[in-house]
Amino acid sequence: MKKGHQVTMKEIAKKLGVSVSTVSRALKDSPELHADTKTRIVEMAKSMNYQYNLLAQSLRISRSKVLGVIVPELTSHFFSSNISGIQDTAYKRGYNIMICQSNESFEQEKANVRTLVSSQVDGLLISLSRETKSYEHLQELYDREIPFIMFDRVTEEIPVSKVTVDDAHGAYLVVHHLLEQGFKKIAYFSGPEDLYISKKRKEGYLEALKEFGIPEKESRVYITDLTFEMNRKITLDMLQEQDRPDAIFAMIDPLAVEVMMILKENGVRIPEDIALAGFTNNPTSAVVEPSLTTVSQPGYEMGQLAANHLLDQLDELVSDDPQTFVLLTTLVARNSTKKTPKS
Amino acid sequence: MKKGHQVTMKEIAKKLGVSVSTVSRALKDSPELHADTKTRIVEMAKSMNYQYNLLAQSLRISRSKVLGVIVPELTSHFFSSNISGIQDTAYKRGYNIMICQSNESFEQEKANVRTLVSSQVDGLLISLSRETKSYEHLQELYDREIPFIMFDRVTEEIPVSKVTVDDAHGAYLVVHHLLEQGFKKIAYFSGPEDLYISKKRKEGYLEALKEFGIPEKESRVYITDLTFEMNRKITLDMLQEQDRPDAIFAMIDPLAVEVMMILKENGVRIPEDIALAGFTNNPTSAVVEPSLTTVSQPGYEMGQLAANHLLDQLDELVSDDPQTFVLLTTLVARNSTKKTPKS
DNA sequence: CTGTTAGCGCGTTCAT
DNA sequence: ATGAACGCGCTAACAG
Repeated sequence: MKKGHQVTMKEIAKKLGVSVSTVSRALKDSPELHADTKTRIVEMAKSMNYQYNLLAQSLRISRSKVLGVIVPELTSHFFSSNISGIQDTAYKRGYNIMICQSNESFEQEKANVRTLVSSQVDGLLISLSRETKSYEHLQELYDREIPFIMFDRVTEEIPVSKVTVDDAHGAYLVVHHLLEQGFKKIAYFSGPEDLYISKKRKEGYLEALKEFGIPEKESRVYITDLTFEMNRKITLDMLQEQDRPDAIFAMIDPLAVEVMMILKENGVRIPEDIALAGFTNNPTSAVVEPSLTTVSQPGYEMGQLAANHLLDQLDELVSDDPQTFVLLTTLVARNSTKKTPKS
Repeated sequence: MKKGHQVTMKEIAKKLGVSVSTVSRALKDSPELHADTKTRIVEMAKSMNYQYNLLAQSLRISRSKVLGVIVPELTSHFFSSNISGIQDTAYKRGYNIMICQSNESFEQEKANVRTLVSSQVDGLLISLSRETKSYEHLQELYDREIPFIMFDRVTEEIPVSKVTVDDAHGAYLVVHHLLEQGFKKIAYFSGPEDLYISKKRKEGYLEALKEFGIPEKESRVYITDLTFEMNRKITLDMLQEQDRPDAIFAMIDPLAVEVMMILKENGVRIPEDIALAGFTNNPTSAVVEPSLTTVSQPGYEMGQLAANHLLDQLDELVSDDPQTFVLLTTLVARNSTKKTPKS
């Protein structure tokens, strides 16, 4: 399909017998212009359906007014909330966003960085893939002074601003809640150990245990790669144990929901036999039976904050010193952790 | 933050004492070039961290290699699946995507179209907002020969390609299933009547009824504006009826899930007292209790198809004649519509 | 083999 | 009050 020709200032100028710069001035309402010519030009532009060419503008001023966004996946509710916050904020401040998904692949993430930089985005908002364990691509951005910040899936290796939630505290909250309800043997179902959130949430888990006098060596950590098969395996294995846990804190809601299904299949009552809690507060968690206790992460607000901070840096409203924003998480106590009278 | 300076061909040229065009030729591996100069240039480019400027390229060739995408909202699972399909496809074919959300607002949608056009996107993929009832903004795109196609939320007023699912057939499938299970008095909980999908799904509903000998005048259609309050109201009103329905087909899953909650609160057993089905197959629907019968829409595939078709048009691999693609939906029968032995 | 010229659409000089 | 010239980064056409 041949793209329909776009009217340019040049054509308007020609039609009216004026110069291009006059048209330019008229269109941006410059004061030093005869009112007549101005109206003539503006009207002609309207009648010719003239549309400003942002690309040319970008080239001229070396600023594209576009932010690049890289997320591991677009379909997770949490990331799409982030993006929604970023998009709304960027839009309000006159920016567009270009979106890539790494699909949790390191190579893809590097490629995404390249194409966004090539596209001359003014800054990037990045949430790292699960595979990302080395950071040369980010270091390069840093060295080349291309503004970017990280959100949610961050690394401390690069000194740029970050926006995260208080993972450790959130985990602490939920485990504390379990202990307070009277559960004693709390398991932590963790994702891969090298994941930032796996570590952080474990910290909170251990801290809550400690507060209730349970030493780390009595902690019960189960590791899964988050595949369905392995989730199932660790759950069933756990059920076989002699001294099995009476409560499970699963690192993320989708894991918790899978565990819930498996427990129910096996006739385990929740919370009577085993209590269960997650993290993220996905929409799903409110509607499962029993409703799932979890920790609410403000995804949309994270996106807003991240975008606003990056734009503030770009507009030099704040200094470039890296800042770390930690958003509060809140406990959402539901039925899956309700202590029943007896037991 | 001042953006770090990007190295240009000009600088490489200067440093090496050659002309810019020579650099250009070397970098795109032109054959008519002395091997030596080529290597010298390529190496210098690498050492200087040269990065190609896509923006300049775009201006030159009047093609940005960017697709614009407008969706009503980013956080719905269905739309984020669409976007995921679009993004993956575009990326594979060397395009980036710029995303806007209309937030279901007509004004916002018009504004989105403007900014994307201004940004010189090569084409647009649009899913209409709920509010959109007039189509001048699309007509203008059409008149100006800016390639675009519509997906999911489409209108037949504009002769461009469209990608939809077979709404009527999907509704037919699920209502047919209900009737086959032995339910007799099937209600249709519909969104606003002027919505395309409200109409289409009603068609399928009526067709299934007809097939089982139920005339249209005995149909039971309840209209809601999809707010929580109104959903609640129509559900409670329905429960008061003398001759109340024994099954409900809700236009979309989120509505179905809300209705499920309300029914359960009121002691109505599902499916024993009233069966319930939805449409979309959101992740949530699989995990509610009872699991929700619904119709599966291939969101990711829709995105892929839409993007591929638009790019095919842009690359002139297919003609510009508008085509309508209708993707198949499939019934996902679950427990919420299981006919119990007795009753 | 390589350099010069010109132009993509725009806006900012600097003239007039 | 308006026009001409220049440059943003890049490449195709034309010269040599």
